[in-house]
Amino acid sequence: MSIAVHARQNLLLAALPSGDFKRLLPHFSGINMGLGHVLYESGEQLKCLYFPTTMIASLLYVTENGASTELAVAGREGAVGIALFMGGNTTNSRAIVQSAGDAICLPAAMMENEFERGGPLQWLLLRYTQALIAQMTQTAVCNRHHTLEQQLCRWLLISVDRLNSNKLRMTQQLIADMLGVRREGVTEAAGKLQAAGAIRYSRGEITIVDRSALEGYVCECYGVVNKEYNRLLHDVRIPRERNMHAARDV
Amino acid sequence: MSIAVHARQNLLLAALPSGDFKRLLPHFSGINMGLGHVLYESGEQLKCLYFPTTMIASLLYVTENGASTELAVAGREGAVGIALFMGGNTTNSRAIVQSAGDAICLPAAMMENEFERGGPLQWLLLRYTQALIAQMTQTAVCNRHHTLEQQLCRWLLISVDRLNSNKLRMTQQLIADMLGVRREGVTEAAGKLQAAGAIRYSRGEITIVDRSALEGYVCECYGVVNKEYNRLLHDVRIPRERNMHAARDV
DNA sequence: CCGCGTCTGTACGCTATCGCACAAAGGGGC
DNA sequence: GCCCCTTTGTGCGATAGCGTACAGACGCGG
Repeated sequence: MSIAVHARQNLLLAALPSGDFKRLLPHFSGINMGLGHVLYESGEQLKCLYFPTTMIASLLYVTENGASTELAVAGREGAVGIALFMGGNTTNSRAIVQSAGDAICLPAAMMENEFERGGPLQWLLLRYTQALIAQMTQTAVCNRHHTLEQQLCRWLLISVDRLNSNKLRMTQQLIADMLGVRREGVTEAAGKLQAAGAIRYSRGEITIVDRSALEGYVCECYGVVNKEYNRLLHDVRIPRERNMHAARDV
Repeated sequence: MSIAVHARQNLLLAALPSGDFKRLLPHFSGINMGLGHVLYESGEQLKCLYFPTTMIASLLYVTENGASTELAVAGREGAVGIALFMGGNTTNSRAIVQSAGDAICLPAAMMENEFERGGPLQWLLLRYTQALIAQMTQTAVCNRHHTLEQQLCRWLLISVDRLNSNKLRMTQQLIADMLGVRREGVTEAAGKLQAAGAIRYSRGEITIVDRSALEGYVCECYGVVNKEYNRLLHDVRIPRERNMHAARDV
């Protein structure tokens, strides 16, 4: 697959007018990353902005005593490393690969140049950032008010939404680390969901067998975030008249 | 007090080079807002960007069943209504006045124009947004892992940091709503802090009598966010050589 | 200075989650 | 086919925070 075709699998890049896309194209490189690969570490200077195509990344915060919390998830609808264009160049969080796959990497210098043009890429990235903020704040709300089972449903739905498959490769221990809860808690909640026929899993592979059942158990947070993503990004292919034109061909 | 002097009390506006500041000045209006005043409602089109000077605002999310969660606090170090320049024009959250005082209001149209120039204001606002994201994500972490007492300490410290006084006008019920916990829980935690000699309060007025004691009880979240604010905004007065010069006089 | 509304304190049972300990079940490598 | 390591299941007691109920304390308005 050509890198151009590969890059267009990312929804933000797919929304770029062809002029902008062509200008960036020579600077793209495709990379494949396995589960657990660290995209960037807390406090580390970011080297490039990642545009996931088939992989999913998880943004995590790890406390002093080693407990972790997932802040947000990013897949092909977005980008990883927003601190690059927000001006901070680094964050407190860590980004790791939650589901193995490919991504496009755009080096920091090139990205900053393009961002400062003030054109479509800037506009897309800022909108995406607002959507990401919505996801992060909803994580805060969910952590405060909702049960482990609800949060597990949310997590599962968010994850499968970013995959083509209905199977997740993920042990309960890893899920627990993401949610910042005990592994046993996940076992229990997952057991209920399995008993209810919503999911099925065995040794690191979870299958969503009844998606609508999950949607029945999930808290409002899932829907709220989804709605916000749709509102902010549904028109990424038909952006502001002013300076953007939809263009898929390259 | 002239509006120029008033506006410079906000740290972001204070960091603007005088050329940019002068261009914006005619569009500023000062407003005074009492406790509980709603700056914007969830889903509402924002009309202007607020730059608090003496007031403090609280960003809240309210769930379907009425439970609330504070996502972040903004005072004179920042701005309220970031969705305006991020491209969404509205958010899921609500912003209310947590401590009465003044703010500068910059109408949406003018703000967008200025932002799209790509100059100092854009740069400042994006950096501030990243700091705000750090605060929001730390709220998520704190909600997950830390005790009510730690969170109360964090909340108190964050609040007094944004005031000149060591007194907060705030009932325990309101604090409970902010933190998204029971009022009784706040009573209990506050009781402990009072017994420890850290705070004193009576009927809606809390006095921080021993700040360092509070800092002893607070979780890491407070320090982490503070550090990030300092890193991202300490140099707001000595910004990028490229296009900004420090200028306080007007 | 009396009364009522607001604010704060306290008590008790309940539930979700934690922390820990250990058992059972797969599955890959030899 | 057997072994061992990873993954999942289960069963405790402990605890933080919830829901509810009610009592005391303060202070403002009449």
